[in-house]
Amino acid sequence: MEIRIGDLAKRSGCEVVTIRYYEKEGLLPKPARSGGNFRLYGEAHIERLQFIRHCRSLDMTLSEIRALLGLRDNPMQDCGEVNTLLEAHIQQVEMRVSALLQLKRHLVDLREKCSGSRSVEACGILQGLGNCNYHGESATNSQTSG
Amino acid sequence: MEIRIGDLAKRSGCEVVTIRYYEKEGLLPKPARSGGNFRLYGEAHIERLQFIRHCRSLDMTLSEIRALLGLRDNPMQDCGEVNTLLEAHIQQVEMRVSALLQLKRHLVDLREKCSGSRSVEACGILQGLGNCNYHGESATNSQTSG
DNA sequence: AAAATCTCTATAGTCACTATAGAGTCAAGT
DNA sequence: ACTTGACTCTATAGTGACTATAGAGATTTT
Ligand SMILES: [Zn+2]
Ligand SMILES: [Zn+2]
Ligand SMILES: [Zn+2]
Ligand SMILES: [Zn+2]
Repeated sequence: MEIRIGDLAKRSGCEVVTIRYYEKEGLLPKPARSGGNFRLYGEAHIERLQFIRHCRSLDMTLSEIRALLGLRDNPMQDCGEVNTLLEAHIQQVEMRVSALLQLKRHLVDLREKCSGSRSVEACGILQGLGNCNYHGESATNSQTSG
Repeated sequence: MEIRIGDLAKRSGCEVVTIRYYEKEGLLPKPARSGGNFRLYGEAHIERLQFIRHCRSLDMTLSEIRALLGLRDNPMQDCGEVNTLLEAHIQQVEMRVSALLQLKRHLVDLREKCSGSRSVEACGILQGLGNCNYHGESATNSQTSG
């Protein structure tokens, strides 16, 4: 049972170019080729790609996924590392959520400052964006990548 | 009162290169130059950059900020657009938060599946990442950029 | 005068893709 | 046999908001 890249894309819900990208990044092994140089995939590829896409839907980076795949490829190891990685990822998600919630409180607070349709000059939102009392001193950023 | 780019960076809590980047992107106007071709900034630049950094700390994109600056530069307009933009941004943040919370439930659920130190092969986490019962059919992605 | 610090421009890299160009392959219809 | 269309191939550039680097020039400190 050999399928081409387009079918694999349909089965895994990801784009053809993305599959080629994963191959280039070493997440998917290089598949066999047809006479006309088309990639030919089998069951193992399908399953591996679904694993990758599932991890991606959980916001894992390709580097995290690479680590998980590496563990999966050596089934005799202790699974402690899997737990460690998952735990670290959960914490990252938690941190991002609390950062976003804090930021949202700030935004909602700003929204209150405009009491209706006035001139931009007098708008409390723009003023609030200019000089803010939320942060201790000046507006330094506390940005984390999403 | 004219300061150089390094001082502006300190005052605004952002990197020198970032200031030059904002200039290239048209968010900051081109400043005057010294005899030795150094950028010289005044009060208006400082305030504008603080505005930008504040917006960035609220996760606004440069394109959103550009729009706000455009409004700010025409103070006679009605401020309705400011409200619209802020509202849309709040909704984006809310969507991102709920997506992350759902994803976190999924991750926590996965964490339960490993009952301790075993072989990778038998680990419930890796198995759970392979075939999942969370999603209706197969693991399609529901990604939003963060 | 020399050394250290700051600034300049230009270019490439990050991440996980997305988009495009131009050529080759294959199955179906005429 | 020929054309059409759908699919695939490689290679390259673009996205967003920066970060990192190289090599040169300006200014300040010692
Ligand atoms: Zn207003
Ligand atoms: Zn603030
Ligand atoms: Zn386990
Ligand atoms: Zn799942």
